[in-house]
Amino acid sequence: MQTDDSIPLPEPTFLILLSLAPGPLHGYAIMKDVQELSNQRVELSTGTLYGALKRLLNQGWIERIDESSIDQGSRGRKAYKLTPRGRSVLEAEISRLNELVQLARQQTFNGAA
Amino acid sequence: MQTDDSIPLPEPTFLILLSLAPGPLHGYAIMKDVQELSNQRVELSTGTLYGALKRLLNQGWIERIDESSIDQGSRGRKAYKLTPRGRSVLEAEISRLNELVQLARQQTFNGAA
DNA sequence: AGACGACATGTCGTTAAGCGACATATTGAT
DNA sequence: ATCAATATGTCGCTTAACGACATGTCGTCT
Repeated sequence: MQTDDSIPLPEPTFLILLSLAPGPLHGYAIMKDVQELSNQRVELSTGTLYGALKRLLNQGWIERIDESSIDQGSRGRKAYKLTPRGRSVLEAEISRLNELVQLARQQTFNGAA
Repeated sequence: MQTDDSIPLPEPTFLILLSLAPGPLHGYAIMKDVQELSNQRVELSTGTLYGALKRLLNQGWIERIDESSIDQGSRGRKAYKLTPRGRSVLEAEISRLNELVQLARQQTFNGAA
């Protein structure tokens, strides 16, 4: 598999996957969730969101699920969930992030921060 | 200042700045250092390296220094050092990375990892 | 009824930047 | 002399973020 050469993930992509980690969400909910998770720092534009979603589907990192299973009175909503593949990419990315943080500490001798 | 809207930094850019944190280096040395720091994971292509260096100079995040001050017998070598501005951008990026790691822990309940 | 803001999904063109390929020159060792 | 490592640089391709635009629904307020 090429789970590794697609790493590093750009931040918006990473946050989308991360927001799907606990469970399925639909597009707009991902947008709001990312905003909340990032403490208002990241506001996904719809271009970024739906572009990323399309890409992630093609890569097989997420898949569409029956929208009624997550919400009854839904209209055009489309819910997405992480595939096992997507989850392992997310985990690999989290590892990379951890290593980077450690490295930054070494390199700047911020033993404290 | 717009130190914030240029964040997140792409990984190669981040690693270049990080490699300059302890002290000045010239281009090729940065390349080797990044390779070593990343445990061989990241191999900067020259296109990435010199492109980024040019950009970082324009942004005023790094500056050229007298090559003889870091190395005597130098030929065409050009050494670069972080500006205060560059250092604060680097620190801001490290903060972001730290927050992301914390967030990832929350979101995936990896209390341990 | 009409208006408006939140909800919801999507496309398109522009831009930033990484990346591989190519080009060139020097230095040190075999 | 040849060859690998050192050293710097350009060019074109591609990926993906991003803002602008487009479309429609639902609930609430007046």
